[in-house]
Order: sequence, then C-alpha cells, then structure tokens
Amino acid sequence: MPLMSTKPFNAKISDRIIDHIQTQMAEGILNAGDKLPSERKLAAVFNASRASIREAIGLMEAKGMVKIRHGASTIILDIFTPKLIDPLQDLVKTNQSLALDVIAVRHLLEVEATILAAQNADNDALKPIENALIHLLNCDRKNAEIQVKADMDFHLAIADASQNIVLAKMLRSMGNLVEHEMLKTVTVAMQKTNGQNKLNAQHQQIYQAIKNGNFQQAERAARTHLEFVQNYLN
Amino acid sequence: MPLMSTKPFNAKISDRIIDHIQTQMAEGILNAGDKLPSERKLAAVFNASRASIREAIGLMEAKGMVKIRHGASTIILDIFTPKLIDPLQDLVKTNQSLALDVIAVRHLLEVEATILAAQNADNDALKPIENALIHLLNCDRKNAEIQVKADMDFHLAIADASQNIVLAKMLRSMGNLVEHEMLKTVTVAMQKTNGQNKLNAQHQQIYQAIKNGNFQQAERAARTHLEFVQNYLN
DNA sequence: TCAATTAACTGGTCTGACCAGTTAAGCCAA
DNA sequence: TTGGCTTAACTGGTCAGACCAGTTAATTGA
Repeated sequence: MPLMSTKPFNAKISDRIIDHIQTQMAEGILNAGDKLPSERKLAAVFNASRASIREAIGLMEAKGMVKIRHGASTIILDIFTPKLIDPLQDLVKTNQSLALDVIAVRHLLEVEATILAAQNADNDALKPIENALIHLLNCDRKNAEIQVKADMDFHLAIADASQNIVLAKMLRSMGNLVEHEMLKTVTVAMQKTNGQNKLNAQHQQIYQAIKNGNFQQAERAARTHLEFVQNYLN
Repeated sequence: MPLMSTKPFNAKISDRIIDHIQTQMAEGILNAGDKLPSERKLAAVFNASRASIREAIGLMEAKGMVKIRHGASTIILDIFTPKLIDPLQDLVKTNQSLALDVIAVRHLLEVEATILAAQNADNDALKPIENALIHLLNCDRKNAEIQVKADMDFHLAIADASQNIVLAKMLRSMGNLVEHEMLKTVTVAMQKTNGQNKLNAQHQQIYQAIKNGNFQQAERAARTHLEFVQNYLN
C-alpha cells in the first residue's frame, strides 16, 4: 500500500519534495547507499525549479538523511537515524567563548550542588553517589567516552542529592551541552602523568566530604576539582 | 572581544552565513524576537546571492533558530529557553514548593552576575544599570507591578554587564518563572515601615560596588539584598 | 473618524547562465 | 597489453534578475 503524502497543497515545494522522497525511502524504493538523481533530473521529475530541489536536498542533508558530494552526487544515508538538530548544542560547539560561559555557570551550580548535598544527603541519597564513584574508579581508563559518562553520572548523583530539583535539572541539561569539553578534559587527563589518578582522588575527596556532612570541606573539594579541570581546557 | 569564525574560507557560503549569524546570537548582538534583515539586504551585506542567503536561512529554520514568515520577515527564536528553562516551567506550574528551588538557584546566579559585573563592566555596560536604578528609585511606589518590572530590569542590566551571555539569558528566563514571588516581595515591602527605603538603599549599594569595580563589596551587597528579600518570602 | 485602497515592503519560485569539483571513457606511449 | 594522461560529460555551487504571493503601514476617501 503506497504511503499517503501528508503535506497540504499550499506547502512549500521543498517540503513536498522532502515528503515525497521520504516516502520513497520508507517504501524501499530508495535505499541507504543509493544515489539520488541529479538536481536537474529531479527538477524535471518534480516539475519544479532546480532552486526548489536544492532547497529540499539541503534540508535533507541538515537532517542527516543524505550526504551531498560536490561534483559527485548525493547519496542516501541510513534512514533510521535521523539527526536531532539541537541549535543550542550547535552554537556551543562552534562558539568557544559561549562554551566557556556555559562551563562557568555549570561550575557555579556544581559547587552549590556539592554544598547542598553535604548538608542534605541522607543514606538513601548517598548510595547513588557511592555507586557512581565506584563505577567511575573502575571504568575503562582507555575509553574517554565511557569515562565522560561515568564522570557525568557521579556529578549528577550529587546534584540529585542536593535535593534542589531545579539545580539537578539544570545541571542535567547543561551536561549534555558541554559533553564535548568534558571529552577534551578526560583526553588531556589520559595523556598527562597521573592525570587520571589526580581526578580520581578529587572525586573521592568530594564524596568523603559529602558523606561527612561537612559542607565547607565539600565546597573546597568541589572548587579544587573544578579549577583543576578548568586548567585542562586551556 | 569579538568571536572568531570557525569556518574555513572554502566552506559553503551558506555555512559561513549561518556561522556569522550564530555568532551574533551568541554575542547578544542578535536576540530572540529580533527581526533578521531581509534576504535582499543580507545578500548585499554578505556580498552573496539571495539564493545562498535563502539556503542559510532555510537551514537555520530547520534547526529551529529562526521563524520564516512569508510576506512579513524572519524573526530570531530563543534557543536558550527551550533547553534550559522550559522543563522547569512545567515543574513549577504543578509544584508550588519548587518555586523555592528556582529562587535559590536564581539567587546563586544573581550573586555571580553581580560579582562578574563588578569585574567586567566598562562604562558602556554601566550606563544601562544606572538608568535602571534611576528608574527604579523614581517609579510609582504604589504600583507593585511597575516596581517588579523596574526591579527586574535593574537586575537584568547587571546580568548583561556580567558579560556571561548564558548567565544573562538564564536569569532573564528564570525571572519570568518567579514573577509571582517577586510581586509578593514588593507587596510585603510596601506594607512594612521603611521596607522600600531599605530595598532602594541595597540597590544603590550594589550599583556603587559595581561602579567601583570592587567585586568583594559587590558580592556582599548582593548577598545582603537577596537575604533581605528572602525573609519577605517566608 | 474610520474603513478601504494602495505602495512598498517581505518571502517563494523560476530561469538560465557560469563556476568548480568528479568520474570515466578514450587515447597514447612505454 | 598496460599504465598514465587528457578531456568531455557529468555532478553540485553560485549568481543575477525576473515575477508571484503574502504582509504591513501609510494614504486616501467617504
């Protein structure tokens, strides 16, 4: 059964073309790896101008549906992994100074979360932090991405323990934004002598301070850790 | 300090244009709600064809950065709020006690903004703070809503002067979230003897500290003010 | 004063031209 | 025959200029 087009007649031509090609992909007429017909041919087929076709193809590339190759032709990519376009993520990735702004705010919230965790964490809240720490200490030291994830989990567990839900939410959102920078930090740490050991020691001190319920100690430990990390970014 | 473009010279023109406009967004030159210049004007400015400009704008719309309106013009959307603030909107709506969490975070950011403003504000950045302060001191003492708006403007001017764009955007968005609480504060202050005078004195101290470039004094003044306000909420 | 009419914008589409990479067929020399 | 070179015929990238189609705001007329 052929799929129905969902676009109204007054939709932009490029949208209608995208819709059509998407439908053909879904029906298996076009498959991953196939070449898309040239812009001029598509223009003839769709009875539209090359400009409109180009617009449609450009949007499809932005969505990760196709790959345009100047001089060669446009090929269809894996249909099932449409790229989520997060403009903020994009912006942070391409704007170094904005990334630094995000990190500055994140560090501020991180310190506060650690203080609050030391003040508020009961045994129930402590457990996830401990688990995250153990996981962080034991995870594959050669794999930066796994370490970033473990590191993030540790800090998010602390954020949860702060019992300020807003704080935790914001740290979660910002964490995704600066994954790229965290990766850089871990990579640098992997190269330096003792880099990872120092990071681990800092994590343990933060955990201890929270466990002791000593918020001043916790603040110091958090600041020390974040300043250390900051240095790796420069 | 102007941001550097990250695109190589041989990049597609549309990519370079997107990069440029993104940078202006990141720098706060272009803000949510602003109109983008018309395609024809942009083509002239970038010395590119309208086709290339259209491609760039089309991609930006796909990313959710702008909204194209046929016949009217293209406006810039807020890409910070959806990711960082919108999730909170629902939370606060359904859970009143969360407002206190929001306020706690907001105060944290407020103090940091004041410190940064004292460190970074040049004369250009100082002027809006001064204007907001004058307006705040002279506005109708009987009208709580007007005072809330003036109060907000004063603090947002400080946020802008911090030169941390993320901090400023977050404070702006969070301000809307806790308008109700600010109204309560001002209403209480209006009832108390000297309540408004004290608030005004605190605002002046904050401004003085920033003007002096004394960040320690600024931090003290901000903390004093926020603790004072906090008391009115209980 | 207010409503209808324009004029001057805005974005949407088309055409046809030329530039810039890629590919593969065809050729020639070793 | 085989290897490398040339080149023609593709591909996408960019441009200029035209016209259509909505929107907005100033102008005009009742």
